[in-house]
Amino acid sequence: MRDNGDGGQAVTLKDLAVELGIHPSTVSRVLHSSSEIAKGAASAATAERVRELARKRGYSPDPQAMGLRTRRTRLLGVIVPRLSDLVLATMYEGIEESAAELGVSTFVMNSLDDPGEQRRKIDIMLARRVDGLIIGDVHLGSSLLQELTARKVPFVLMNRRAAGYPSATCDDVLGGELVADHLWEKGHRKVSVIAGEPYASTAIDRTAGFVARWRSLGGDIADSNVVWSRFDTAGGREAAEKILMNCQPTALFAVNDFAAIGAMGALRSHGLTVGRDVAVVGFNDTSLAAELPIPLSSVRSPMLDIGRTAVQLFQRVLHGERVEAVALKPALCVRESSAQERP
Amino acid sequence: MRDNGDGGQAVTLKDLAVELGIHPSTVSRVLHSSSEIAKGAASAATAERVRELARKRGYSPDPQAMGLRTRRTRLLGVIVPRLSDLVLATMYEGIEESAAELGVSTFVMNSLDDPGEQRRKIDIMLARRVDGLIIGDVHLGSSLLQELTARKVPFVLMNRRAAGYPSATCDDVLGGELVADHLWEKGHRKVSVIAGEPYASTAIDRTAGFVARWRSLGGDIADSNVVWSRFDTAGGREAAEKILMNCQPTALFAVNDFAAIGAMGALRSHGLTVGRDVAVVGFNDTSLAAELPIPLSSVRSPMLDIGRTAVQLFQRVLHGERVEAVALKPALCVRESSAQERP
DNA sequence: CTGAAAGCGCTTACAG
DNA sequence: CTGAAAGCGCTTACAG
Repeated sequence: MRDNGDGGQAVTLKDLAVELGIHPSTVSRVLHSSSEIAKGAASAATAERVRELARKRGYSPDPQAMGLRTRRTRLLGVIVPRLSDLVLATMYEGIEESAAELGVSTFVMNSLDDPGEQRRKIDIMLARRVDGLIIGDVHLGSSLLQELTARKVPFVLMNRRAAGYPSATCDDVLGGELVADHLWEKGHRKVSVIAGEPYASTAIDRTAGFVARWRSLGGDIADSNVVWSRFDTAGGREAAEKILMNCQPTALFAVNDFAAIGAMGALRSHGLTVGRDVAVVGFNDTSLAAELPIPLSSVRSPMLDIGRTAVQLFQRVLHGERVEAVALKPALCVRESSAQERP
Repeated sequence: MRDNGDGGQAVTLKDLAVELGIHPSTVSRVLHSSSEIAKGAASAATAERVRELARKRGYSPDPQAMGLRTRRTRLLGVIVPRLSDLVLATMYEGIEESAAELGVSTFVMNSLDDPGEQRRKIDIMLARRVDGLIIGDVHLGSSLLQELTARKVPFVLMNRRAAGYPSATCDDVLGGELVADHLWEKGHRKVSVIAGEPYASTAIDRTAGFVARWRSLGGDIADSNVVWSRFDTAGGREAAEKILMNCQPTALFAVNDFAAIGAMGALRSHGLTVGRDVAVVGFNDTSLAAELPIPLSSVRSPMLDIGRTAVQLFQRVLHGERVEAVALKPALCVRESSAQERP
């Protein structure tokens, strides 16, 4: 931990100036001229003395004052459905890492996927004067993004995308296709999808990718075999129950690992053995998937990279660049829950 | 979302003053006098006009400017091992909720339980001029807390405690005792503990509570039956392997649900059925425990409340009060993994 | 009851 | 190359 000399007040620009017998503005200029060469800011000698003392005193500029002057806070607001969702927490780790490298600090808030809460949290962040937002919980068809654009708030989307806006996501369509290919190859012909929340692009794209590929392979899948659900374990369980009431598929694709785990529980309750009687594939490859009693096949999405990418994109948006949507490639991890060949 | 009139600059105190034809300081005074009565700040009439216009224009004070003037940022730094740990993420939800009510914004950062990273993240937060810290990753025997005290940085501990410092934690000793009582009653006599990281008070207290109670019940437990481990699934698996090489206990207490899940995997690999051959109990009752194929018994710790309490304690520390350690009561949830009576 | 001034810690044209 | 001034948006004694 850096010690700034005494245990109390931080040292200011003026303190340094006084000690050096020069004007504060000179100190400021030096500290801002890029590293070694103090081009035009001060003489090489002065610059050296300033930097030396700043280091010695552990000077760190007051962000409040800087922000007030420059109207840039280097604060970034991040809004997610909830941080206790492993997927979002991991993306946030990527954000934190990238932002820290840029000297940007991040606020995260949970919206619980509630539209009112989304607006409330965004208001709090704007009241804090963040330079912009990373939005991880956008709902399809919401007018929120248009409003933000009208208010000239810089932002990028993460995790979920929306047409026409910059975003960092997993290539969810591709993810769904990978699962379709895999199950088809294993010989499955009767499949169902636990599709997630219909307001989330992740759910829609994964499902659409799967269904389209399945049909192009010559497979058959009725709309009634696609069941929308919550993303959590309980949601997955309920969806699986609903599916089992209609028919008994040989394979289940859940667009989220937690939903998949819930589905596994339901199958077990029906006396079915996952991997033998029914194959199950999840999505995200959260750290748990591989560690379950019956290890879960899952599409690995590059969560950390999605977070990092969101920060990079945001910087470009802030600089006024035109930024498009970035979709990072996923990969399928096959495990016991779906490894078995269908006779 | 509140709209502040135009899509660009926020409205300032001066804007309001100009529009009302009064001095900015009067506006400021009114806006600070507690709600209805503007005692001494301005006439009732003026106060009313000010508040009315402030509302109409969607005025929100600039926190940068306020912070600069008052030397209080209403920013709170939170440091956790990692947010992708469900336990810490949930505590953070409690923090966010309580802090928002107080108009305080929070930064969270991950230290990954690395001492160097802890200091680095704390430095970043102090450079941001947070009013203080909530520390969720304190290591026993670290000198960090003494240094922070010397620097007069207000802070409270959360999740893990340290003697002599204010903290909000689960009553981990009690949690361990509850497990000992439960396993003893079920007729177990040969037990092992997957104890977690020895630098974390959570691990130490849960283990100590269990062992002390076990012995006071007349039970026998050798030190070699207490295996320290990482908190994650892989750590639990390794610890269980180590235990099974020595002996075969009839029950396993893991101080963390993830470690418990890893242990369940190891037992399964050895052909043992959890709940029938070996009982397993975890800690924290994360949302997964109840949803596992074999539902996991676990000590429910009040994670949300721990987060909320940490914020309350912090406020009191900030006001200069003397604050002690608060330990919230846990409760044991018995499930299939340990429900069976030992013959 | 209200105004006027000073100042929090910084940056940034503008002179010289 | 360096100084001096103005100002970002607020608060807070101090007058009157």
